[in-house]
Amino acid sequence: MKYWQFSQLIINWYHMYGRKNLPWQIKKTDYHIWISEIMLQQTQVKTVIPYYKKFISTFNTIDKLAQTNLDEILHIWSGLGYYKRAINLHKTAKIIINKYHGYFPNSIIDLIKLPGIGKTTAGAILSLSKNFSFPILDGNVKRILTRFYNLPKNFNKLKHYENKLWHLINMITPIHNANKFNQGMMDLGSLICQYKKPKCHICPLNQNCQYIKNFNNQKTNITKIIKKKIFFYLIIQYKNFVYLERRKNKKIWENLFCFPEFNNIKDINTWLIQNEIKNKNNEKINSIYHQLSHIKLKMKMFKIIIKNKKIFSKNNHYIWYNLYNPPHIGISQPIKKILIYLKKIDQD
DNA sequence: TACGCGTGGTC
DNA sequence: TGACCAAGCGT
Repeated sequence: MKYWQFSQLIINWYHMYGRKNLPWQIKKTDYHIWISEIMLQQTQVKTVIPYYKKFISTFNTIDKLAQTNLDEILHIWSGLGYYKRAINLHKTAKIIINKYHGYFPNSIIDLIKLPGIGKTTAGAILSLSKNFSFPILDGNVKRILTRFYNLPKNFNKLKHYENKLWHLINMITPIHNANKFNQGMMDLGSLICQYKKPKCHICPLNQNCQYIKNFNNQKTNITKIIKKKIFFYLIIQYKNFVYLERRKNKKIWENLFCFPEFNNIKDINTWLIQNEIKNKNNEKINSIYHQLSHIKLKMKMFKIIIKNKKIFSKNNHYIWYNLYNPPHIGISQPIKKILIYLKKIDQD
């Protein structure tokens, strides 16, 4: 099949069955498309929708986003994961305001230089909001191409494989209606050519698609090793407040707020001594578990009630978090779980 | 360049 | 029910 026939089939299909009413398809400005594309990275549409709506209603312009405190952004982002995206969002908003007068550049070279924007997101901004002819190579497109051309996944030369896909999609993407084509590919990938049980019988490409089910099912059974990790959290409560610190120089959840975190009980005791807190009035709390993709987290908690708010001089980035009137800061999902639990036992 | 980054959905 | 995936990017 010729490339133009491929793209025409997709565009025709899009007119009939494509999604046209997603929240970010109402006003397709570069700002709206950008926010949605960043949120949708490695995240499902269904998950994104409520976050997107809240985000846009809070930061209705890029100007407002650029002027906002990072904690406000992380507050809205809390629970969505990959928090670096929110931090890069803030950085890029400032660059767009200061360097580009509030609008995204039309040059893909310039777009890719912006924090958090790679080839795919840049292509999405240019095609979906401006209707320029640029390809997108996201998970949906990769899956369709891999099946259609029956490309073997060569794990040893992953880069080569990626380059091949970029080349193909570059050839297939039409000059006109690239917006409809790109949207159609993503819709087809998620609605028809999905990972499990693709609906080949209603796929517009099924006459020429080389996808064969069970081609030896070479699923290299790579059993992922799930590591187990234990974090010890020190919970210092004063009336309705608990003490949280901003995570700095951490690999995960950087800039979000968290209880003081330790590797063992001994380090907690050392910390308490250093900060002249008497280790009494401590309460036994059940451990809480949290599953990450590659780590099983066990969170052991050590709770201390204090009668006077103290300032722990070592860390400037701290906050007394009111359980009944939470401040606007970023909180990871496991810490959110703990906070909910603390509120519950506080009320009991 | 391969790996780390979060969370929820799906079976 | 644990394994795998979801509109990728930065390092």
